[in-house]
Amino acid sequence: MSRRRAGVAGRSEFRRAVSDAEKSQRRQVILAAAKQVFSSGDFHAATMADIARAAGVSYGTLYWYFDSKDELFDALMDEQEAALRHSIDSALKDESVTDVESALQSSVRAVFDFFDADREASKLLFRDATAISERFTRHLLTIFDRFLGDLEYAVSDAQRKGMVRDAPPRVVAYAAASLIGQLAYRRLSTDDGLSSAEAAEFVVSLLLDGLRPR
Amino acid sequence: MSRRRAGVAGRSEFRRAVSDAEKSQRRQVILAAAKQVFSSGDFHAATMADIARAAGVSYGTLYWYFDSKDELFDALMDEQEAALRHSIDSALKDESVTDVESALQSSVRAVFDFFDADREASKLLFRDATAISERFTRHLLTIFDRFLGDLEYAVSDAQRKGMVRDAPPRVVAYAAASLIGQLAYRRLSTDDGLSSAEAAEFVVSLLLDGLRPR
Amino acid sequence: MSRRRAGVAGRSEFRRAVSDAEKSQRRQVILAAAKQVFSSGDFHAATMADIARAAGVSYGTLYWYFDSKDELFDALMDEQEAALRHSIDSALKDESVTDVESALQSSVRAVFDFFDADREASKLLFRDATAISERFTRHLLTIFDRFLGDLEYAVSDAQRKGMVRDAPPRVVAYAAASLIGQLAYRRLSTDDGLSSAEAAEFVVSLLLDGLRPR
Amino acid sequence: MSRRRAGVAGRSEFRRAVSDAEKSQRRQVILAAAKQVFSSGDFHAATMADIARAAGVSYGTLYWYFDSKDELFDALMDEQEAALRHSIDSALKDESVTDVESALQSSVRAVFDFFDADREASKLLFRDATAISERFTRHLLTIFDRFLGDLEYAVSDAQRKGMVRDAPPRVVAYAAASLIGQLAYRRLSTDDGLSSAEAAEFVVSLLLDGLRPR
DNA sequence: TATGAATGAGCATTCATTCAT
DNA sequence: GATGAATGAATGCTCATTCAT
Repeated sequence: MSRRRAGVAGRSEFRRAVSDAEKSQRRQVILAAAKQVFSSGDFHAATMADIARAAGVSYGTLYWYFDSKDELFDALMDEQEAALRHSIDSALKDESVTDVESALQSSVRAVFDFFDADREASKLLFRDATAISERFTRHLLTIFDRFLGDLEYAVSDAQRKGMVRDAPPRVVAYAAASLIGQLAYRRLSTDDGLSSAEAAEFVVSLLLDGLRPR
Repeated sequence: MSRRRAGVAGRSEFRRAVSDAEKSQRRQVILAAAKQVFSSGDFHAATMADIARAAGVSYGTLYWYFDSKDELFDALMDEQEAALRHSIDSALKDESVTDVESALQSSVRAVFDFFDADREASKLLFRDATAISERFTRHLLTIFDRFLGDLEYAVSDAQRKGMVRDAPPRVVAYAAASLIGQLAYRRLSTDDGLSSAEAAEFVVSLLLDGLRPR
Repeated sequence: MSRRRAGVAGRSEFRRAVSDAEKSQRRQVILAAAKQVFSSGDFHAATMADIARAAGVSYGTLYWYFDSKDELFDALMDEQEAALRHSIDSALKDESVTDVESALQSSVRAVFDFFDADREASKLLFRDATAISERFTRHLLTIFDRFLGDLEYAVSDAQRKGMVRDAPPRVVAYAAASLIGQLAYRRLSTDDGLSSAEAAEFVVSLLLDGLRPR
Repeated sequence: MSRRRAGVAGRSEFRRAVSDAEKSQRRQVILAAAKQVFSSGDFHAATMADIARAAGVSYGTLYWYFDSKDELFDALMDEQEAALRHSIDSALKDESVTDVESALQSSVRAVFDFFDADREASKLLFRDATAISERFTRHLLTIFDRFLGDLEYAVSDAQRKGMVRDAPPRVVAYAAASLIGQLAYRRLSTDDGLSSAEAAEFVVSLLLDGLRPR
């Protein structure tokens, strides 16, 4: 955000009726409205008119901030990804994270917490974007792939440390990501009676030790 | 509701311009065309005109066999589910299936084989229907739920036999279904170098014994 | 109706699976179905499929008996007109008809009775046909004009006999026809508590003596 | 419901791409075009494309001003009714109206003049709306009923004043309305050689004194 | 004769995007 | 910067009519 507003009043930018801060804020308002509209129904059902109405701006204004519906959707998705990443990163910085297993558990719990707290986000990342069009499928896959890359790296690392048995790291990472994602999604519609910590523990124990009784 | 009801019930059917076999066959042609069109893009992108063109029939003919785009899509989804079920059921009747573990492995392999052989089906069952509309999301969930129910039953059974440790059967079933489904879907876009048998073995070993080296 | 059926059985018309009488009867069945369908809703809402269904025949059969929907409608209208005419003619042959006034009264009553007894007919003649298309409007006007001609002749005659004051006969006839027709139509939706005879008497007294108290 | 509600209520209206006057004017242009198109054919024959073309606006613009074809038609009918009412009300305010008889005569003449001057209006009010659909039939009947109510009130009043003999006021009103309406309509297609004043006089004399010579 | 499957032009409506003000 | 009126291509669905069997 620019600080130019802090400068001398009456500067030469008199042609700009709205400050950068206000612009940025309005952009956020639109994104928030879009998030709400997109997440309640399918992508096609959400019209630009709906979004404008929800945001309290006119049709035309939408196009001042975003070049198209596609771009608006892309921006929204990027924002959600960043928020999820931020959640996970924060969790990993916690002092309770001491080894691979506790790191995995913290991450999974962060994912669960994130979607528990923001159901709209989950609809966007899990449901709406999945089949809307080639374009959004690709965007979603890109996001998923980035997480997958991180996980794959972590799996390889764990294998080096002897915590995970020998298996193609990418397949393992994919399996883990699927499990975590689907269960996070499931939490939204079904109440297992499990807290996010308990659910995370289950996932980790399933991944590490399987279902067979010892 | 089909238009065919327009015919006169109770009237003799001593003559018919087109035999039942021909009608049924043409219905299949339309479904096949719809499958192809729906699976290469989302529900909205697939127009009735596209489907008619792909099927080599006229626009109106579509509406002789199906009352609406929705109904056509529903019929298609039902057909795909039935085919997948048939695959799994056949696999379970194989003589090599002797216990819970081999049953699980055979089923998973059947799923992998099914989608390996029919990529369009996978797009329909995994991708397209998910975000189309409330209605189709519900249809898809119903299908998924049916498989889930079967799996849950199997899990409970395995728990009784001491093959699976104590855990909420439905959550376990959901985890297993997610894993199997997502990996089946992944096979289509990525070549792991794993045969369906090898992949199935990996899934089963992951589910039963986890990733931790013994 | 042809009498050929009365001839020797086994005649050379063996290619005709259905006798003339049966054909004629089926035609009537179709017309009756069309009458019902047309009179319950507007012309455009009534589809050929509806009529076929109501008649218990197939689409194609309709076109065996009538060349088009328009022609079917025309035939139906002609039939209704003939029936109404027949009613009036019968009434005029009654022995109670002795002069112009009693003739008028009998006619009006016949009209009222006709529509009282056949509400579907009234919908066809008064409502449905009125605005369907240029074509049907013209047909309707033709029918109305024929009645108008008869009335005009009667008015002129009455004027010659000194029963009706001097005024353009056609305008008078039109006024009378409008009054009779509209009141006949009104009887269908509103119950005045007037019998057809009483209502006819009111119309005649209004036409002849007006509303002003003597 | 109009799309205009899509705008943001409560937001300042300090600027407007198009003035209210321009909007209102364009709405009138569309209504005028619709009147012309609807009155030259039935409701179904008049397509939105026809109306757009006649109005010189694009297809979508129609929907900016009216939410549907139905709503457009309703608005048109309401406008016509208001105009006719205005005509009659003006006539009744004329100083030549001194008693019931002159009031009746002025009203009838106003009706004749109105339709003489606007043949499209007459087609809408007398013909087109009648058979379009349940919905429009109802709209038309409502309009007719309002006039009927006014007339009935006038008839009762005249009866109290001894100007009209004893008879059910509603039936009398219906008869009068029918006569006036039908003759107004007739004037459009046939030239009697009667001015609106002469025709009105005939109608009033017929209604009050009947056809029988004194 | 009768059937009903097949045809395809035609219609109301939606909605992303543009642009004059 | 902001507005909202205007645009018009695109879509699902209907239905009178034809015709092979």
